[in-house]
Amino acid sequence: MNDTSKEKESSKSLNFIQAIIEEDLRQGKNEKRVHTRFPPEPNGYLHIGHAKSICLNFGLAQQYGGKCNLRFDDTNPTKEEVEYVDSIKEDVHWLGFDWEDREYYASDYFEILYDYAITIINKGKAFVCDMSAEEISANRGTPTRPGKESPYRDRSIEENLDLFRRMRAGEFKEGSHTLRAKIDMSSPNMHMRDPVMYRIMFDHHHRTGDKWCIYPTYDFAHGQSDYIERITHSVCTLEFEVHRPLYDWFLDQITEPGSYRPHQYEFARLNLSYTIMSKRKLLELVKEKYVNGWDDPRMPTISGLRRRGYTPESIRYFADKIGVAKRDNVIDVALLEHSIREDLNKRALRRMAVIRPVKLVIDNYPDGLVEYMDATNNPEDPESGVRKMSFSKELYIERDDFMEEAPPKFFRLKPGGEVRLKYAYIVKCEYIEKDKDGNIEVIHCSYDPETRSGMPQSNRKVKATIHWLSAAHSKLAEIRLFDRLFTVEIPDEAEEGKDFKDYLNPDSLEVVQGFVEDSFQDVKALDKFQFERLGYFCVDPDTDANKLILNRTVTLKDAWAKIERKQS
RNA sequence: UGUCCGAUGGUGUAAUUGGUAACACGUCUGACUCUGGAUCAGAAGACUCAAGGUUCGAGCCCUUGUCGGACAACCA
Repeated sequence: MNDTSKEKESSKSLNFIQAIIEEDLRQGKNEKRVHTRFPPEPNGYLHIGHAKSICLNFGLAQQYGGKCNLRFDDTNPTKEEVEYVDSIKEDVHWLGFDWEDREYYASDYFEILYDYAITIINKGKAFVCDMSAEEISANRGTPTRPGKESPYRDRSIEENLDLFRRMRAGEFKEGSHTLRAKIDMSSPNMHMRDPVMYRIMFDHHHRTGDKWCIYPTYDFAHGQSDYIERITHSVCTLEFEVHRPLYDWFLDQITEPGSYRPHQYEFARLNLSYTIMSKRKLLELVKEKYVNGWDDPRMPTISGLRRRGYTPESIRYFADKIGVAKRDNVIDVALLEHSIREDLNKRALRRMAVIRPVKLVIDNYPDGLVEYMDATNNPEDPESGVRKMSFSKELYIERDDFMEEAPPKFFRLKPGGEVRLKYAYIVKCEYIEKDKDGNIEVIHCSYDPETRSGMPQSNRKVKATIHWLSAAHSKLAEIRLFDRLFTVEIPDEAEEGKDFKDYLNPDSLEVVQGFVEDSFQDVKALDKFQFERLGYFCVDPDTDANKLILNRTVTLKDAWAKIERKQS
């Protein structure tokens, strides 16, 4: 980083959370510690929205010399699985963040949480309720109408203690009892209407096994976990805003006034145009096979983006660009695409590939001759050097690079026209050969031997330069062309009688057989390249010795495509 | 008819004790180019939700309203 960009970095305006932290630091709060946490529930794969939160939480810790914990919020055994724990750890690491030895689980705190509950019962501020879920719900009231107090609300402390102990001991049926906080059934905030703290569930927990049959709810676990871990700034998304009074209420019960306590701050979750972010809906796409798993390159999951060819750097750059605020937002996918182009342009090696091949024969080129052309590996990186590309009489070029009846703005190959074959010769289209259905089979050209790249005569101006492959020296590859998963900007806003699945893009995946340079010998999964004039591609992990599979991450910006779009 | 939160170009985010709207993406020109890429130069685009008020001065403060979002799992 040079001086000016460093300056830019330090003078960059603060987001509202940074402003709060700096103010806290100024006032010497929390012994000037900054300690955050990323608290996923292991019930699904992480997506780009989580990446925003990860970059925020770990980024804040980094920026202020603090720490960030990874904490699994695993208080509901019915939904949580180790598979998800593993994928989450992999994804956070891949994004470039390290929680060191601070890998925590809310379930590690079950015993402490139980003791906190006892404390609150002893204060007369919690009670065991015998109502069913339906009854509790029916008595909760509505946002505008107060709820009714439970008939069990005034049990004695001794009785509550005894009942709660027996709940833990497994004496009661699932759903028959809960432990509830005694707050205020007429509170305008629904979450303060005697919320449930513990429920009975005879499920096997992915970590504690069958040790427990009562589990704390999110509200009774989260703030206390923050407290146990000595978190200073507990950053979460906006939907938890209404939970904050409850978060503070529970902490009031277990902390001394004026002593350390964590604080919750909420920011707006990320929404991306042409995609969905709800875990539930993503799970639906996976389960109902609309996509090929959580890591399908069309998914906004971290694993999907990784397989698509996104880099951690590009995602961190993206997270930085979108900012952090409290208003609802929909980020243009174009910004995500810009982020990966920005990164890969500097780093990706250039290669030639032909996705929709058509044969081009240079009639006046000697039969059997093979020349080796110098091709630059990356014009943005002088260190990257050159490679040799085999050139011969029979080539493949892109079908789109030829038009029989070309509009004036089409600069590429047309009958009687000339075009530069990159790193090779200028060729002229003499005539075309079609099959009986009128499809072009072969484009016959002549070449000018004086125009080979680097020769004195080679700087003759032609309107366009196209990419090519020597037919005899190319390698077959399966190429997967991805497009946005949905056809509308906000699939969640479905019209009457439709749901988000009605807006799935039928053309989100196109598989074609194309060719790549024969230099593709020992590539490995997720290696990234720019195919000249086409876009950025990466090697799909399904690639094996007999089959090379390439995923298109994103196209290059395409001025011609834009002109075409306007004309149609 | 409740409580809480929010409202700044097409999109997102800024504007540090009130001083006259900035940056990024996108869009559009042009230059350059053996990638219609990249790069470079430039342009258009916001009377800051509305109406009042305080003030010499308001995107920032106050009042009222409008619109949008969240909240009625023993989910997180």
